[in-house]
Amino acid sequence: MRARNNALSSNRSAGDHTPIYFKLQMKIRTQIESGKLEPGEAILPEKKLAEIHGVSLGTVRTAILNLVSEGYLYREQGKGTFVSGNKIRRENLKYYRYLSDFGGEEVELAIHLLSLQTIPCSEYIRQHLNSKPEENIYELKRYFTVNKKPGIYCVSYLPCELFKGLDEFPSSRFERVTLYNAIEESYGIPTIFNRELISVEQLEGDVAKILRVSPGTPALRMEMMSYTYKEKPYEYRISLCLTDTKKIYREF
Amino acid sequence: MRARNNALSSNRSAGDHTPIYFKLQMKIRTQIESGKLEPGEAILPEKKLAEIHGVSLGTVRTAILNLVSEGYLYREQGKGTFVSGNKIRRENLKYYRYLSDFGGEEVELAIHLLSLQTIPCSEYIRQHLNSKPEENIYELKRYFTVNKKPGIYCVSYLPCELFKGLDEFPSSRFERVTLYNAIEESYGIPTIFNRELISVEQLEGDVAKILRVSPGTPALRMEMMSYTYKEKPYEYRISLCLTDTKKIYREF
DNA sequence: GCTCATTTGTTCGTATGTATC
DNA sequence: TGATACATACGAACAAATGAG
Repeated sequence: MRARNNALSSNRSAGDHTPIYFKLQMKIRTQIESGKLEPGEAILPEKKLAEIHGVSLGTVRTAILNLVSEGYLYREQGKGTFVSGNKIRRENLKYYRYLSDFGGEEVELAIHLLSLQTIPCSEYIRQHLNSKPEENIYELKRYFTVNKKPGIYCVSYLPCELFKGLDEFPSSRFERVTLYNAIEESYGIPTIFNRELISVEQLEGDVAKILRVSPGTPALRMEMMSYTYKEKPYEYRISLCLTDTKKIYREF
Repeated sequence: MRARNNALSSNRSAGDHTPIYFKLQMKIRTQIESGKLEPGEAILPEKKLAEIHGVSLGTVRTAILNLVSEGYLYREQGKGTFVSGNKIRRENLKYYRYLSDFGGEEVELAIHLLSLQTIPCSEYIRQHLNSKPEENIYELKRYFTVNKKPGIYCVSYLPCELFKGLDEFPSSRFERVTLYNAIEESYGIPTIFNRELISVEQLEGDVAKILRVSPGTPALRMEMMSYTYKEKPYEYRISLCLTDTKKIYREF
């Protein structure tokens, strides 16, 4: 005999018309978001979930398949169903690239660390990151070389509470992998969506020096907010890009 | 007795391990792409499809649900399953907007037609639109005012064969609706995906005059390719945007 | 290399609920 | 009110991939 009238299938008669598969879906999603289920970890097999919750295999399947299409899970036949990290999600998400034209050649991008420090952040940045006044912020400055020549200057703001110990990483780490990979590997924070503002800015002072152009050179300015579960912002980034030879490419 | 061993379920024994739902999915997709099924039109109900193809309801359901998540179809309970036009697809797709900051106020955008003519197009544009030398191209020039002030200059290239009679539209039409809406309403061409290149350009000549800035003013240059079914390009567009007060906003 | 248990993938069938016209 | 169509849920069977022994 299987268990009936449990948390998922109860209340159906009492006017609760939420589908069972949806309740299960949300239950698993919450476990992932709370960190109870970690990226890479296998969830219970369909059969077990069906037994435990006292529902049919098909219902479990619907819940899981929905979470797969939302990017929370991925499945491998014969192996199991696993919690997605960024790597999986990112297959759907379109990266930026740096090209000279549609279908142009790929360039060699290299990352260079300029500085990483904890700062008492401004009200403006605090508002963007939705953080409290007493919370500190990491300020990460980097620049990217494009075919050995400086092309992008980039400042990221990250809440300290989300990225504890980020400043203890060896600096080489920031130059070997993208920030997204570092964030995924070390903190398991997946990117759900981004918002961006694009404009044109004339470079001045240090930025112009680092990118080796004369002051007043116009550049592409991209402000980007990255959000994880529950619309929580985890990064505010400002990138300044030279686009005289290469352009920013994206698909969507 | 239902029909068995038909086009979909045959060949299973002969080493064809393509799932039945996938064959049906492709069959419907082809009908949409070929125009046999038009946007807005209802497809046959699940039950009929199951009968006709001699498969179970669940199999039909899988095929349809996949096409829904791919954007080809949308469903309405109690009404039916319909072929998507742009409007439906676009609910998922993120539009560009023009804002002063994240969460800033919406602006008033107005479209103004500058010219629409058939041109013997250059090799460069022909390559982008994947068109043959003998095919003509429409060149559509417009500019957008942002809160009454000129902000965006925009040139679109569209293959004449895809948009027959575009030049016979009243010019007011191009000023009332977006190009996407006009294209959808009149030609039923859905946008599957876009590619873009972003860079910075200094405005000169006519463009500077139309946007009422002095020559040499830096502006955002966005080149965009729009593709419909089977990766067929249907528009190549170059937009030049002033971003001194407002910025280009997008979610993804 | 083979067998076997496990797990997901596909397909079938059926029943009932809910929305639309 | 009834007919139609999609939505949810159940159960069952077999196929295909994986990994352990």
